[in-house]
Amino acid sequence: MSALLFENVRRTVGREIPQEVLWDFRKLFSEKTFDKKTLLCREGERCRHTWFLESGAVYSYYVNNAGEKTAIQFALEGYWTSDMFSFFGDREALFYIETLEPVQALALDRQRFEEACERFSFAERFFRILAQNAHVAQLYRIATTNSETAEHRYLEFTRRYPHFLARIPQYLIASYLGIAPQSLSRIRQQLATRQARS
Amino acid sequence: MSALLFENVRRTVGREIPQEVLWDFRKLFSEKTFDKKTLLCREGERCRHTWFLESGAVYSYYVNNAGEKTAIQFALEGYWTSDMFSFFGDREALFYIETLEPVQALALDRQRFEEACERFSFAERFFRILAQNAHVAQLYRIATTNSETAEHRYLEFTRRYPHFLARIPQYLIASYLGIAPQSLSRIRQQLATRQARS
DNA sequence: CGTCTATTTGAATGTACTCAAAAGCGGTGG
DNA sequence: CCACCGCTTTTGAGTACATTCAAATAGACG
Repeated sequence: MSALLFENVRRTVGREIPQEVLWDFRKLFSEKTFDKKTLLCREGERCRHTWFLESGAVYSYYVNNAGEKTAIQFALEGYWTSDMFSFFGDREALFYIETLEPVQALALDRQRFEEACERFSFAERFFRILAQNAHVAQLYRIATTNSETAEHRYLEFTRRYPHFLARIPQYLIASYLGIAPQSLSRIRQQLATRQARS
Repeated sequence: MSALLFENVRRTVGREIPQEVLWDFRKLFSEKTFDKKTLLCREGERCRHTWFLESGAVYSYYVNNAGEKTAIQFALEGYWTSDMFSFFGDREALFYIETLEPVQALALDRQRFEEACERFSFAERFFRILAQNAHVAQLYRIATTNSETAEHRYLEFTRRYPHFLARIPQYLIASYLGIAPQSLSRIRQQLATRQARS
């Protein structure tokens, strides 16, 4: 049941943690389930939890002044999700987080988060590395969004996140890549015909 | 001399650290100076340090297949800079880092970084919070890049980073915002005439 | 089977780009 | 101190690419 979390910790921290310690760590989380199309977090409200997904899929999105949604990131089982701006800064959330499938998650509130960092030496390190990895991924995304073509970015996306393709609707992937859904459809069409000819 | 670093730590960690502990922490760094237009880090090579800037300015950029540069982030005194992908992952750097002004910096290599995290309980927390803050800032940047107009993004940039405007060339700011330098020039022109009329 | 949502396709529009050149600015050396 | 040179910013004109609007097709779900 918690094997996914334990594996996540082990791989991230890079060393073995005694099973009983992991269980004590695990006890700080509470189990939650969410239906499809449920909001875990709303822009403007406090986001009081960080979630570790045990199953299902969610995505977070930003809504601009004109009311248009932009997909920010996706998460499947084994991923973490939250509005970190709100969770860590105790401020109003910037993003919405919505389930794309029914979700089973382990929820950690801010108090338990701090408790985890104090009680377990591996926890602070674990969350530091998570944040670092996430930051690096975002930097790379910014670099490619601003300098590579939409086609290049789509191919890169399919290469890096093949498991997303099957479970994330295409119009959200288009939004994530910063293009209109029609444009992604046309890019895919071009790729398909080019593929067929060669 | 190290007051900037100490203040940075204090404010980030959110509590006082004894002065002698801060000095022991400080001893892990080595002082470096760099001329203007010096590369601290090259794409494809290992980036073996994280730098804390005591004075001067640097920017990091990405170079795509076509050889075009894209500005990724800027750093002034009081900021940290590195290619985190390379530094933490021990892989080839994705970005270049170049000085825009002569720089005085405190350099921390990977070994000392790990040592700092082991010896000082505040260090792991410090670097976790740094990474989190950086991550949140990038997420917001992605959100606005993909959904707000270039004008909106420029105004937001001037609001959030007024101290950058005086010291970062305009064509780099344009690159950072994901637009051509000519486009930024035109946006500024429009804003100026609109300002004058009202 | 029918409804709702997602994807594809078409045509017209427009925004931001590229290419090109001029003007502005700063630093260096005579 | 001024003249020159290189780099940055501005301005102009034409172009191209992604977008928008619109509608048809395809798929999912009750």
